[in-house]
Amino acid sequence: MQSTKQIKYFAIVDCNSFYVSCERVFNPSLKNVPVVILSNNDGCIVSRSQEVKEIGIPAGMPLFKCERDIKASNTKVFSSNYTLYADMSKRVMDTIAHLVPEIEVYSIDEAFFQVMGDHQEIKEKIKQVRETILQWTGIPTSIGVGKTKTLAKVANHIAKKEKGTNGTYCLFDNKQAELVLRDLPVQEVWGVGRRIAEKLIRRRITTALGLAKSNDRWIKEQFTVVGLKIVNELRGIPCYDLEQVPQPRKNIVSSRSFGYPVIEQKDLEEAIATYTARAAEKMRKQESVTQYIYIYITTNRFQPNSKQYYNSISVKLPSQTDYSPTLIHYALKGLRTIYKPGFQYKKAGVMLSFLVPKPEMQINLFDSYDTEKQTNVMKVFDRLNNRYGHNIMKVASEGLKKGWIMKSDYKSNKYTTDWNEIPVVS
DNA sequence: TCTGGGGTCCTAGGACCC
DNA sequence: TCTGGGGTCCTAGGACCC
Repeated sequence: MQSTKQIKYFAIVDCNSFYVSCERVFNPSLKNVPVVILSNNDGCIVSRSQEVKEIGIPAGMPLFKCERDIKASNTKVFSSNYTLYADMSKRVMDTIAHLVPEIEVYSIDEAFFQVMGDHQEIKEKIKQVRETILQWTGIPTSIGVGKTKTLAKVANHIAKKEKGTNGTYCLFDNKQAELVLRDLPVQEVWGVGRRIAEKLIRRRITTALGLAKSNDRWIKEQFTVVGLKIVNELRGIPCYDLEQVPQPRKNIVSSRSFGYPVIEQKDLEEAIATYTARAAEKMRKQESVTQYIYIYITTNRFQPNSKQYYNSISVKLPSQTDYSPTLIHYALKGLRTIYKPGFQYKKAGVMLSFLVPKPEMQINLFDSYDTEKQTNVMKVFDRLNNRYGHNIMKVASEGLKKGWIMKSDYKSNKYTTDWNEIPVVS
């Protein structure tokens, strides 16, 4: 019998408790014990091991609110170590890219790819991907397969939750999908957040299947074309393709909470200069320039009893640039117009927006700066920082003391990216 | 005492024009 | 007394994701 046209399926690889898994690779004593990773500034819990999930500590919980449970369960606590996680992520993605022809890196711990063939071949392929990642990087993953990205996500959810799946699950046909969607709470569907879930549940649409069978017109009215795409994806009609080439960012943000309340203008200036430098570096990396810089400062909104102040300003530069000193100059100018003394500032941020690719840069003929020279200066600057670690090269206004810098009290080593912190075998 | 950071997309509604 | 309507552009804000 002639085989029908082969269907292309989407697969998604999702690293299990990614940050926790990264720590475990280099610290085997963390295996099988409860572990959490904290957000920047040691504020919230952003990654939990399976043991912690079972204790019932929810994702995103502020550390101070669950300190008692953490102690009682003897949970190990770590600050975020993004240098390590980014490097491990790259290893995982390189491994996948080695095994499949096309890959879309979706986030630090997720990637989509496409698979074709008969069901058995597909099952074997994803099993191979999973095992190779584990072997080459030490990171456990779950892989889901479906006719659309959304169904692949659903399958991944099953692979993670159901015992006996060995970390992989495929939703090949609609009938099988129906059975699974019937048991899936609607808020678990990719793209259905809190607000949409509330609205749906009010209409007695509580499962993914219910959503898949909803009336198109009503969905579009309520949730726009975005909602309609979710519904169609659940029905097995692809609305999203694999995006292999990452699009350059249109905005780049750098912001941080402070480890301690900041009062002095000088300290805020240091912070804003530092964040601007960081954002500018990211911008140069994707070869864009900007003419707009947006900055904001805010007090601690979680302390309603102390005096609150929030302000922001968007500054237009005389011309497009990627030159850090110029960007910092205007960022600080903006800061001076919004800074008010007498407040305890908790957070500040910088956003470079309306980025355009550098080759499309409009040269301002009346601009007296020498752009080529500036470009070369920044190239050397970035190269040194890349090779010798960040903060080797800095613009003077970034300051050296940084008394405001965020908390990071439980940090592990940069095992894979710093010779001084490489693991030692004894 | 202690609550993260970095993105995207979509639309309603105002401003403005003819 | 009668007081249009359609199109476009822009932006703020809402919703989502990891």
